[in-house]
Amino acid sequence: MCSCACPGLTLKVMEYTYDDDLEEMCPVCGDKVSGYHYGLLTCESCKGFFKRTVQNNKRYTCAENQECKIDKTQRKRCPFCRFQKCLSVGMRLEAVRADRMRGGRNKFGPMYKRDRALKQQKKALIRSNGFKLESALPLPASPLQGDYSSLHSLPTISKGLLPSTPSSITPTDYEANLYGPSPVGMAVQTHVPLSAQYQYTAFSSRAIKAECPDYTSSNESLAGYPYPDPYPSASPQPPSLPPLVVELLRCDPDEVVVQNKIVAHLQQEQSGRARADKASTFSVMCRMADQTLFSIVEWARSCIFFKELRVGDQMKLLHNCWSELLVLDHIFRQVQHGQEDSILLVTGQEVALSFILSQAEATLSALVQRGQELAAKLRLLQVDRREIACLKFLLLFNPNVKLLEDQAFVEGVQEQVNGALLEYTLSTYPQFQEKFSQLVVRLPELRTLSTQAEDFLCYMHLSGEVPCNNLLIEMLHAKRACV
DNA sequence: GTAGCCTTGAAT
DNA sequence: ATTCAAGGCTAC
Repeated sequence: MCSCACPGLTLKVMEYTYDDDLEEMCPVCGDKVSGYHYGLLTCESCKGFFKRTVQNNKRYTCAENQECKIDKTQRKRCPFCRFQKCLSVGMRLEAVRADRMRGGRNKFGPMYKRDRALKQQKKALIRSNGFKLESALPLPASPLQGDYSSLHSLPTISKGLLPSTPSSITPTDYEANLYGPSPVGMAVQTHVPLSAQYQYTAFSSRAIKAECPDYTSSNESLAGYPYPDPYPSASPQPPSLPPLVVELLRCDPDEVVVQNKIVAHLQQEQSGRARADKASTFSVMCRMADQTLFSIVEWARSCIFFKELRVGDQMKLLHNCWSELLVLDHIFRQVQHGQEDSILLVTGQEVALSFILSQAEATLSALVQRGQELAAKLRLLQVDRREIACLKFLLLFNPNVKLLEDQAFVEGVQEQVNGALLEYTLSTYPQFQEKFSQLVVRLPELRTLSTQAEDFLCYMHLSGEVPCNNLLIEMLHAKRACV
């Protein structure tokens, strides 16, 4: 039985989820918000940009790696990435009117109203709850807004992590209840922010679709409404992302937020330690992996599809794939890092590969090297974050996991995500037809690697080298007990 | 092409 | 009558 002991997991992970705080900032570029536009609060310029792009059926390409940072000063530089970001933060194509009718209201009206109400509640909550925050918070860029990719800006390579790290980790969970029942406890079900986008209800073949606008009364609306493919030339924009891909991407937490959180946690652990008592490098790595695992579990729990599952199934799926997700996380970080001769840690620290290989014992060195090889392959494939988002779901929703209550659902998700990934790769990289299969064949390699890593961890654990109270170990036991 | 300001008009 | 998110206009 697998209903085994995972008390740490069940409790700790439920504590809170990230959330945006009161934003005055455009989620796309950080400029000042001018109102609700196309589904959410954005600035005037991104509103205009989104409108022009959709109305004129614009096609952009990215000169870089489709990961350009979009902020107020640089937003003009790469329209491709800007538009991607518009979509990924939730701007709605359907809100751009095909008939160009002016004025009036659309069906998003009530949604905006609800959102406003929620924001009010949130403010009230903070006012009543938050004295300790107000004084203590240097207010870092808020989690959701904080930009995408200033990954390399954090800690430098110093022994103890910096003292000056902006504490973007609020010790509270005041934001937790904003959009629904409190996440404390098992039954978290609703988290329906503005982005309650799509209705993935049934999994019958084509469950995923953009919702149809219901401009029922207006007669002009017959013109060309249902958006996806407005004008004669059907093919949408920067190869329009499959909605599911957009949705999966939206589940990804901001890297910087995760990084800050982990850094802060490790710092705290460190400071709680007697100063003579120096932790071994290996145990620091374990703690780091442990914290990463926490954020992965947290990610999963807030993910579309996953949160629909019963907790029992959630556990089974996570027990099955935690190490794979951890390894993938590590590997994709190396892909983005782009340096073959060093490793980028989740904390933002960079460690020379030669140093690791000289310090670590043979097994670990081999693992690290295999990780580097896999990273190199993925780099060669130019895997992007959307594809990684899909791969994570493919790992998580593994239909081979036994004794699931809702096997069919898991299979359905697997199938849908596979389809979305295929569609995405074909439309975004039409010159590279085999990209999908090239990506998917990496999964077994990844699994092998993660199994080896688990074995190694198990071995280290038995030798007493792994810190206790470790989620890694909990997962390890759970998995071995189940399978 | 961008972005600030203007006009429009259904919903309230 | 008022609101406010859509589209339009236009100097840059």
